[in-house]
Parts: sequence; structure tokens; C-alpha cells
Amino acid sequence: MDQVNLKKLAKELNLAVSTVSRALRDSHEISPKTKERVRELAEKLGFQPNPHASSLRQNRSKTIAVIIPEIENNFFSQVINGIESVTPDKGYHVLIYLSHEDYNKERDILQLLRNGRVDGVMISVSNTTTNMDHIEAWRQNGFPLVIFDRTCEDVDVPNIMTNDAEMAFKATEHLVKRGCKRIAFLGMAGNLSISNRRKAGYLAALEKYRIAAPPKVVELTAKDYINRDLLKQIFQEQPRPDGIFAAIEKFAVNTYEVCKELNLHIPKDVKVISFSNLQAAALFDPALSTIIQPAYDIGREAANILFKIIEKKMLMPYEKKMILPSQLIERASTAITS
Amino acid sequence: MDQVNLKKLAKELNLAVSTVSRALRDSHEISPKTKERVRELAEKLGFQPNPHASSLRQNRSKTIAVIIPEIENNFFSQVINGIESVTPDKGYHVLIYLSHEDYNKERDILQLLRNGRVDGVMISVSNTTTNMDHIEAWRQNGFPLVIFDRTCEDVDVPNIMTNDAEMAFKATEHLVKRGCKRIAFLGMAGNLSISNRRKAGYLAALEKYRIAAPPKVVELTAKDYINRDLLKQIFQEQPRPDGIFAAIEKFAVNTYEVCKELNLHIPKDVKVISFSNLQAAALFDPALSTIIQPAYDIGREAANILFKIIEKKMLMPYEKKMILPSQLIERASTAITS
DNA sequence: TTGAAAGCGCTAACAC
DNA sequence: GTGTTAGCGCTTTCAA
Repeated sequence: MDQVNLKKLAKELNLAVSTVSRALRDSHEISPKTKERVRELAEKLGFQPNPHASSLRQNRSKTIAVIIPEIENNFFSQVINGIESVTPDKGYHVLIYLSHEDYNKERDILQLLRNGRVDGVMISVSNTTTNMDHIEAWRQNGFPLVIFDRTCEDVDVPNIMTNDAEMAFKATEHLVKRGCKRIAFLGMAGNLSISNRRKAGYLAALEKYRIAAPPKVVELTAKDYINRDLLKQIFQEQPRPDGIFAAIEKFAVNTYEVCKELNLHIPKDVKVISFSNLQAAALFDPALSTIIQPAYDIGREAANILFKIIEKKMLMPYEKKMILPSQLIERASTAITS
Repeated sequence: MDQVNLKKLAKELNLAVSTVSRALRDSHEISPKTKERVRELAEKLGFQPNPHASSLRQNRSKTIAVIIPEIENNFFSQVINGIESVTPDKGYHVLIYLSHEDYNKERDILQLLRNGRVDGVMISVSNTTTNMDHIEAWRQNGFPLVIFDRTCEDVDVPNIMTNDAEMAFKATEHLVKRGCKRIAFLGMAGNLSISNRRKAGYLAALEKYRIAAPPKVVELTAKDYINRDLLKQIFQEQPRPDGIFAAIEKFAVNTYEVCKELNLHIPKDVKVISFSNLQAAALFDPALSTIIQPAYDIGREAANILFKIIEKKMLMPYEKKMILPSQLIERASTAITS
């Protein structure tokens, strides 16, 4: 199968290649008649311009990359959906890369893309990323880049995230008001700014409400998600927590599993609230109280901002650090029991 | 920031561009010494070859496209994960496109890609796709293409799917053996082969077990997922179903919601089983019996087969129609109640 | 073992 | 309003 190209169209129409090119791009210097003829034949032959040739020539790929730690996660799926809500209209294509929570992979992917394959990158960093040099290198090269959700404050790149600290405060406060005296925080190990923000909100709430029990910050890794021994241990200590604030959906799921195993009743023995974008949280036994992040909006806004950067438009101050609020939904897992 | 290119390397090393190119591609006709020198400088300057130039020249993009109906769906996320498990090692990049269950979008995306942007396509068709002309056109052009999950039998393209009919039979049989007398099938409207296979399995089981009540096939659309009136109606008819086999996860979730609303108890009043890849199904109230599809494996195998086609290797007969078995997990939603 | 040169398909600067 | 031409950065003959 031979591709139709400009040359073929030009020959068929007895025109110069450049004329055909201009006609198809609706240049004002081409006569309506010619445009019509060109478009007709292009349509008939199903002509599609070769993207590599134009990318090479124009030094612009019409492609962006999205780098995320994992994809089997409602939050990131929804983000991609949000991104995809703007890309087709812009004539852009979306490449997906997974870092699998591995700093080295993340750095290599970013390195791999430093050659014009994409016009810009959207990234949510892995939880093993402590060093922002790879991001900084991109920024210094003037490559368009935005960070979302798992951001890093100490680098001068647009951030799109949610009000983590505030919602963590509210979640903890919610547990306090439901009578919890010993509230544990389940976060992700690593130096993620997102974990730190959520932890800070948790600690602030404990302090405000003058909770007697010392804060209990538990930082779990991907391994602890599979092997739940560490989590189990927490519930076997005395006194055991009567409230769990999970900063990560997975750990809420784990908490449910462990509680079932240990015959601890939610919400009677322990109340649970979690950051989660799981649609089905309402169907859990018991229904899980959640803080829902505006994942779709985060994706959409992050993409819009990236396009502004690509198009060299000035960013509004609020676009350099955009905070989209989450929503707390109370359900049975934090209900008061008599 | 100026990109480093072959020309710059060549100049710096006092070599011809072609020599540098060959050295970097480890050609046997370049002396070890030269290779070493070239590699050293390339490393030092962080040289990355311009992908558009090589794609243009070699007529090969090192990129594949994945076209799926939606991404906020565990099954498809897992498929992408499976695909990504093979692409980086092959040096390939992955473009994601969403058809949003819209045939026209699907056709346009496929049309858009007929220009060398990608070396191959993996597709799971939308539920509004009844016409396979767009797929057929690709095949006839000799473009590498594989279809997964939502396949179409009537087109000569490699298919990767699960044993839908068999598992639908087993799911229905499972309900029968748990005492259900009036089993309804909830499927997706449209002419999807996958729905048809699952429906066929359902009907076969009813026939085998000589169920007196007539089959009840309910075909729902995306609208019915949002507005659950149609589903509610089914439970308000007399006699109402005492067993639900949902061919789509979403409709199982809807069933739970509607049952809660109507005060119908699962599994006492109605038992429910569903195709679903939701990790959290075990935490539902009650835990949902599921048929889990090997989504990750489907993605990985489909990608492997696509690469064989791209590399013009012969396919084994079983690779032209690969069926990866699903797994039925019994949980409380189909338990016998006394 | 290395170099020179053509050319992939497109766009854009410069004629006319 | 249309044509001619150069060149994007790379790979690949062909020549030396």
C-alpha cells in the first residue's frame, strides 16, 4: 500500500507541491478554486500528511507525554480522561508512560523525551523520587512541563493539585468529632510532598483538638500493600487505634481486609476515612467515607496550562499553582455507633 | 537550548555524519576506537536522536496506538498495564485514544492514524460499532492491527479475548445451582460480539437446566447507567428476578444501588454475579461474586502479537484467535440463604 | 574503515 | 496566486 503524499497530489493536479501544501492548510494566498480542487482530491485519495515530516520540519510534534506512577488507579485514570477531554480539539496526541513508582525509570523516561518527540510533559512523580534534578533539567532547557497531584514545591514549575492539607485536616477533624481518641495516619513512605501535606493536616487537627494520644504516623510502601503484616500489627498493639485516616485508597482497602480478618468492626471498633476516587466506595461494607479528589478537573486544567506554555502564552499567577478543592463524603464507616 | 544532533557530534569529532550515525547504531563496519570516541561524546552531551527524522527516513515510528472505549474502567487500565509491560523493552511508545463508545470517533481516530504516525494499532471497539469497514480498511492496507476483548469475528484480524460464552454459562449455572429460578441477564446494548457471546452462554445454561421462566435479556445503554429507572423497573415487575447475571461491571454496581433503594436483600431476595475486574468487589456489601478477566495478560499478549505482525513474523494459528480464560470467584452475593 | 551525497515528506523563504 | 528551492536530522546507498 503506497501512502498518498503531497507530491502525488501535486502531480495529479498539475500544481506545485508547495501550492498543494498551502491549499490544504487554508492559506489566504491560494485561490478558492484551487483550494477546492486540492481538497477534493485529497479527500478522495484519503490523504493524511505525514506527521514525521511536518514534525521534523516545524520542530513541533503535536504530541504530549503523560508520566504517571501507575495506571491501575482510579485517580490517574480519571486524570487521563480529563487530559483527553482537551487534547483532540487541540489536534494533539497523548503518549502514556508509567514510572511504576521508580525514580530511575522516571528519570530515564524524561531523558528519553528530550529530543523533540513531545512538545510538553505532564508528570506526577513517583514516591521514590526525592531528587528533582531531572525535572529541573527539563525546566532549565525551556521544555514545557507541568506537575500535577504529586507535586514538588521546591521547583519552579506549574503545579496543579488539590487542597491536601486542608482536606486531611477536615478528615481528621471528622474522626475527632465522631468520637475517635486514637487516630492513626496511613501514608505512603517516601518523601512525597503530597504525603507531607496530608500528614501536616492530620497533625494540625490533632493539635487543634488537643488529642491526648500521641500522633501515630504509619508510612507504608508498595510491599506493605501486598503483605499486610505491618498493618495488622498496628491493630494488635494496645491500645489500638479507634480511627484510621488513610491518605491512600489502597491502604483503606487494606484496612478493611485486616479488620475483617481480626474481627474488628467498622465503625464500632474503628472508624475509617480515606482519600479515594473509587466510585464503588458507597457499596463497601460498610460504605467508606471518602475525600474525593477532582481528578478529571486536575487532568483538564493541567492540560490547559501545558498548552498555554507550549503556545508561549503568559500564565496567570493562579495558574502557576492551581489548587482544586476535594470533597469529603461522610458514609457509614465513620458513623457514630451507640 | 539547542538540540545536539549528529552534525554537531560529527564536527566536534572530525568525522562524517554518517560515521557517527553508524557508530551509535553499533555498525560492524566502524572501528572500536571510533565507536568509543563517538559514544563518549554522545553520552557527555546527552545526545538523543531526533525521532521524527529517523521515523521519516525509516518509515517506522516505534510507536503503537491503543484505542479503547473508555479509561475509567479497571479492565482497560489493567490492559494498558499489560501492554506497557512489553513496550519499553521493544523501544516502543504508546499513544492512547478514547472512542467514548462512539463509532464515529473510533472511525476518525483510525483514519487519523493512517499516515505513519504509528506502526500498529490495538483496538477494543465501541459498543456503537456495528460496521467493521474501518477495521477492514486498515487490514486491507496491510497495517498491523489486533483487536482485543471487544472483538469482531467477521473480520480477518488477530483477536485476543477471554472465554466469554463459557464463563457466562458458568455464571448462570452458578446462579441456578444456588437456587435461582428467574435469572435476568444485564448486557450492553449494541451489537457487540462480546455481549452476544455472553448472552449465548446465559441462554445455553438456561436451556441446559430447563429453567421454566422465560429468559430475561435486558440490554442497557450508557444512559441507563446514569438513570437507573429501567433497571428499577425490572425489580418492580412481578414476578421479579431472583438472580442477576451482569455482563458488565457497571450494571452490577447499579443493581446494588437499586436493590438498596428498593430494600431488596442480596443474596436473600436476589443473587448477583458479574463480570468485573474491580479489586474491591470483595469488600462490597455483600461481597460480589465475580468473573475476573485476565486483563493484564490480554494486554501483554495482544501487544506481543502486534509486535510479531509489525516485525513481519508468522503468527502461530493460536495467535490469530487467542482465548485467555477468566476466573469465577464465588462470594456472598450468590450465597445460599436459609 | 570512513566519507559524500541523496532523499524520506513536508514547510517556508523567496522568486515571479 | 503559484512555482522553485532549500533544508529539517536522520539513514543508506555508493564511492573511496
